[in-house]
Amino acid sequence: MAVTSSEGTLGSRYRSLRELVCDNLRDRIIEHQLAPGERLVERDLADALDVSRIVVREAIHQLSTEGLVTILPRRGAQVAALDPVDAENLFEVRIGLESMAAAAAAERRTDSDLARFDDLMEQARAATRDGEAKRAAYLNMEFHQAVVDASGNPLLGTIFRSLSGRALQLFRIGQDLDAHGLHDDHVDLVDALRERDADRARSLMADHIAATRESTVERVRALAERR
Amino acid sequence: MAVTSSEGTLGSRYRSLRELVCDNLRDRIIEHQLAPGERLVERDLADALDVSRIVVREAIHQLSTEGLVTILPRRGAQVAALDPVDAENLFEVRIGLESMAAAAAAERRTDSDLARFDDLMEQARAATRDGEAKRAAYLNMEFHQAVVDASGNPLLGTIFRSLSGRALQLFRIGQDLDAHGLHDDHVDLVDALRERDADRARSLMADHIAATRESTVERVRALAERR
DNA sequence: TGATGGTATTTGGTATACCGTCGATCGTAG
DNA sequence: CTACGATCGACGGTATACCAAATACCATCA
Repeated sequence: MAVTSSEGTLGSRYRSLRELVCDNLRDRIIEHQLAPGERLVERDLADALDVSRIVVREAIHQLSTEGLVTILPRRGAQVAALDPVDAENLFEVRIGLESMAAAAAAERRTDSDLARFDDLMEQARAATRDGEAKRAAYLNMEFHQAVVDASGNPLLGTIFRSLSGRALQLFRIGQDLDAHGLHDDHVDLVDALRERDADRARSLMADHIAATRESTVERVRALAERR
Repeated sequence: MAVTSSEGTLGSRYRSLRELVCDNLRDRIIEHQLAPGERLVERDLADALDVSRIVVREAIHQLSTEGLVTILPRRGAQVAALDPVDAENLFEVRIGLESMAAAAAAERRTDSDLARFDDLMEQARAATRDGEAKRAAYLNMEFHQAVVDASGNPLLGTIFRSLSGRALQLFRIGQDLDAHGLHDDHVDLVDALRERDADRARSLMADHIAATRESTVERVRALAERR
């Protein structure tokens, strides 16, 4: 079982089987290949992925802490439902968390952070231009992750990471949200970060997330009612 | 193996072995019976607790997501170190998260929330008076949890819960911090919540946590240097 | 003294089996 | 035809045993 990622960083970039399975399931949930509400049967997944039940179990538990999977005691796991209220709550938390992170990042960001922001923005713009909606969504989320990481508080990064799966699942519902407005927001935000303007970074981040909230929650609501 | 808790809530309040082991380890880590840096050997714990290795494994992974345990790939797990910087980061996140929650709670709290706040405050005061430092610490944390829960955003509650173990571990280092000042802060906060004053609740919460931060981080630093 | 090689320990992962619970189905009684 | 109850199968929760790989420790040798 080859686990050799092309990542050339020192030492072998080891990922445990659990993480690999976790990534696999997460990706399929985000892409709605595993539909909300769908049951995740340990034995079936273990057979399909050719790993042991234990590994699948651990992956499912991990995903449940990310909110992508709901576990009903003694009855198994299912893909988390797409509930408009949950979506609202997620955005509320993101606004609080990320605007705090943006303010901190404005004060603590390094020049290489700035370079990373620019790089991710440019890649996202290219992906949007080329109609690669999935790649664009992931890159935009990576941009947010980069800003949070630049806050200098690793705990913030960890928490955000555990939320980003759910956020991506929401973004990947319909087609692309207004990717251009998104890009412009990011440009402004990076400008504030570059000038170390903490207050502006904070409010830009809050407004930016609030803006995407509206359309996203609306689409979740539409999907929920169509059912 | 009797798992019948006396909890009379509808349906049996089922706790899996994994959760029981998790609780056991968490408690011992918080109380420093398992010292920071101490190795957690799966087989030993499994034997000691009379459960299988699998269960211990899952519990350890769970605790690592709470930050109470550090996992080194292929080398096992150890109780998380007490690092002053980590402590700072934890408090920074708590300030952001809980002041946001306090503001929301001011707007959404119910009367029964208020009753619960009063109850927990009173119990904590009694515990402090009786010199039950451990009980007081847990009750104070439960008070914070109650405020976060009253925000009406379950996601905030989940995130806070995953942080509270680490926070308790920090609080249980030396002796009691200034429990009376703590109590007074809580009284003021509840007053703001009662009057639905979101801004006051937010800033009171932020100040309150910032106040406990100083002394706590200081003690962690002292402990780290003594080593 | 320092490098080297071997050995013991421990994790990561697998296979397998058992039990208890839950949900669904089906049959029977009213 | 509905309602209730017994049965059964599916699946999660747990235990045990085992293997492979990697680390840490220790002893030996140059």
